[in-house]
Amino acid sequence: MTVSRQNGLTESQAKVLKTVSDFIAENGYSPTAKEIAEILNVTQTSVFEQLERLEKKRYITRQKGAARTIGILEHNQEKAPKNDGVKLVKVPIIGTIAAGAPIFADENMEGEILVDESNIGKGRFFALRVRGDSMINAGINNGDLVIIKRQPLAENGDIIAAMIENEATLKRLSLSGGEVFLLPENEKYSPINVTCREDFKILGKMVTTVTVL
Amino acid sequence: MTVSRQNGLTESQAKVLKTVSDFIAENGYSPTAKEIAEILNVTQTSVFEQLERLEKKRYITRQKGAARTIGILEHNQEKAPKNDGVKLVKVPIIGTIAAGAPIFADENMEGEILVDESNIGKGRFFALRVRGDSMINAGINNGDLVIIKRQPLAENGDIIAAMIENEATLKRLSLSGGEVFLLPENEKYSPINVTCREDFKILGKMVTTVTVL
DNA sequence: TAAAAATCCAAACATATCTCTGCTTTTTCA
DNA sequence: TGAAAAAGCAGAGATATGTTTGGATTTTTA
Repeated sequence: MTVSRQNGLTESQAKVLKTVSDFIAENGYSPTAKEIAEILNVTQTSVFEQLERLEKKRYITRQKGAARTIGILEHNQEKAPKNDGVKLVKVPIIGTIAAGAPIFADENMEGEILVDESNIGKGRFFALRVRGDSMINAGINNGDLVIIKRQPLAENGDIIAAMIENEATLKRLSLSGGEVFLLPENEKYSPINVTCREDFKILGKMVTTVTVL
Repeated sequence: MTVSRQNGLTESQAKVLKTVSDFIAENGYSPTAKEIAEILNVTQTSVFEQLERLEKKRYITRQKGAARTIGILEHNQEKAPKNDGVKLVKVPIIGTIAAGAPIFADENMEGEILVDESNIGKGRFFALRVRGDSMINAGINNGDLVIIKRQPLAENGDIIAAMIENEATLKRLSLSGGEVFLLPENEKYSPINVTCREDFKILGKMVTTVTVL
């Protein structure tokens, strides 16, 4: 097979770089060589070598001997895709929120939706269909699709998808004075205090909604 | 001594949180417990306990067993200082750039300058006096002060302070196709190719200049 | 003021993680 | 086509790093 190059990188190097980049976008910290190796199904040693090459070519930085210190140097890569200014990204629709637990497996996909990347930025996304009216004051109605960026962290005021009591729910996050609340955007419902709930987990942050007619 | 609380955190907890936050702002990845311990002059174990508390109070997130995976959850902390909308930050002036190596020690400080935080954001900063005319086209003149945010990474097009041949220099960074150049902003001077220079190191990124009369 | 919580420590422990060695196979390119 | 570069592997070494244990001391709070 011919190894094609892009931006001075070989296919394999580009794959490692993209894996690192995606991982950081999703988790907020860099992957270990082993984690990259598992994702790409190669050995840790092999990844280590690729990282060395990427560092030599100045696509990344690392700290010798320190874990998870890969930093990505932004080249003038494939920014501005030049087609017609719009880059569409496929986002899988994986379930209904405020109903049972959505499952992050491809076989459970309801379908896909195309979203303009400029609306959502980089990262890994999924879409959920909203059931109920608990977020009606935020302009999110029954039947809408919400696009969620997978991330384990969110900020005060973000609308997030979260698991609680094994259910997925869409709420506004409120952090103050060490207390954590999930706020519905509808007076009919009450805030949920999740400060000390072990079963609470943030799935991601809502980045946009798509109203389906 | 009385332990005062802010935002539901004890003084000691707040100190650890701030250390983590500063570290991430400066390095782009989170510190280890040991690194925090060294900065605060306590033991690793002690820091570990503080991190547990901060996690319980949901000020941070961590991944069990994994290195450098602290993430900061932004509370509605001391944002908006409410005095008169302007928050001034002290930035040390630590030398002259394009002259000998500037030294990052307090005893070598020339002085301090106050900068509005809204102009420079969060992070750790220092200021350098510019000598020479190599960046004249970027509006940076002989004698100006440049405010540099300490960071080991920079993006294509950023104006950076960097060490090369044991000298500090201010140049525009150019990354393309695996090649790295430092570009002066003055036709009189030539780009420097630093692609394979071991002695090249980014000190930080210029965030603003202050013209001194 | 006594119990509870917070802070701190030294010393291990367990393992996550980076790095090295030596070797094979595939791809590139002069 | 033959040497060089790239990609890959298994296995081990070295250490960085999270975690546990068992305390001591101080501060907070009911």
